[in-house]
Amino acid sequence: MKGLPRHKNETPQVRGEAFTQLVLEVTLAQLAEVGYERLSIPAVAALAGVNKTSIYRRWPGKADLVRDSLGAAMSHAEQPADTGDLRGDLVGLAQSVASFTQSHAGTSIIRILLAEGGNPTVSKLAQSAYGDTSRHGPLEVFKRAAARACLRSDVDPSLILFTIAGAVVHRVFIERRIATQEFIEQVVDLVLFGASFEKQTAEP
Amino acid sequence: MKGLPRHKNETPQVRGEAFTQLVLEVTLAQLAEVGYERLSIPAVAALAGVNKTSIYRRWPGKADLVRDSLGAAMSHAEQPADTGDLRGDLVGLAQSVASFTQSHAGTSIIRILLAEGGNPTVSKLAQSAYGDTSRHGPLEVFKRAAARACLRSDVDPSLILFTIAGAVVHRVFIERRIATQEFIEQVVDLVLFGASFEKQTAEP
DNA sequence: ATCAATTGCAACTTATGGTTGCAATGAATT
DNA sequence: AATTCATTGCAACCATAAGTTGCAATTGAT
Repeated sequence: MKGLPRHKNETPQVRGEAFTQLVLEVTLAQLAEVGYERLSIPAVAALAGVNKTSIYRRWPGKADLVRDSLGAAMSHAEQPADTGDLRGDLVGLAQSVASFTQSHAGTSIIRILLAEGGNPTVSKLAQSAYGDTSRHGPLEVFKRAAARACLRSDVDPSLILFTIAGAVVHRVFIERRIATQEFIEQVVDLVLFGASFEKQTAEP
Repeated sequence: MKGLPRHKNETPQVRGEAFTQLVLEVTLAQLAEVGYERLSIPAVAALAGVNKTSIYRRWPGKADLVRDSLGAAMSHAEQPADTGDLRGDLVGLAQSVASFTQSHAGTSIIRILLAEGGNPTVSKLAQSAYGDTSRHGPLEVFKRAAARACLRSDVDPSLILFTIAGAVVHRVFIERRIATQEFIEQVVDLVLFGASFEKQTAEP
């Protein structure tokens, strides 16, 4: 049998731009939940209440769909603020790293970077997306700090940034704990003032 | 046609314990190379020059094979040494973290932890394996340091450890660069002495 | 009301993971 | 040396899921 007419129209079809947005949204969520490898277009279609054929018609393959999905998500990136002192700036920076890491887009990108080293296409995109996020604001923060001369000149700024980011990633992905405000401040203080005894306390 | 006798025996069959070891080895390598999701038993069989049926007869499924593979690999873990001072100990610790992170077993375990949060069986094993590695030596290091009173008492030792580990993981998996000796020492110095200006230099 | 574009649908193809029955191998035992 | 028997190899098969195709149905625009 083929195409018997519907009894009554329940809800109108999603099509056009709304269709695209819906699919990209569901893709991002799935990406964060099951990772790139286990992401399947038929599954996305089912979750979006959409037919898989339509998805295949818009995006040639999984990589393209993921690319667009991550690309769209990266538009809504937030920028860390200027709080006046280095510690405040770094805390803000760490917070933005943490919120990114724990967002759908961040989870997906980091997962891809860590797990899908193989696929060059997706890996490249993820790397650039992550790179963008981790280079926009930070530069300013360290420039300001350097101008105020409160940063050791023999320490590479990117090392500071990456160490903080690494601590957050470790916390979220390996320990599987939430990156709380307390944790973030502890990390920043550790990186700023060190763990060794020969220094003053971290309190402002 | 079925079972025409071999012309001449090229190389003898691998069987018994040797078979097991070979398969576990190839599995570990594959695990590190393509990750858990893309790991396929037929592929392992082909790479090992072995028939997939034989693998299926020994291990019920992929998870079991991976479990044994990781389990066998974890036996050869190394312990960081006692160098006398905290910085030396931490460098040694960071080195062991780095070499673990860059080993086949470490790569695989971290990948599983990061990407395969789903599978509870494998995830649990990976977590415990990682936990073991990151808790044996470290405790001693920090006990010694505390005894020598060269460590701030308000800093959580595990935070120090995890921050170092996080930096290494970030370096290896996200930046995709090698964790060189220079990098390791920079991280340790950063965590020990801090990046802020109010303190003395890190030189011994 | 008609038309063109878009989506839905169902059937098909293909690739791959996993299973099964039986032949071949090889090491131990006699 | 011959026999035995657990282990491995092999080929054919099954099941599942990704991806494709042709056509009907829907929707918004003219």
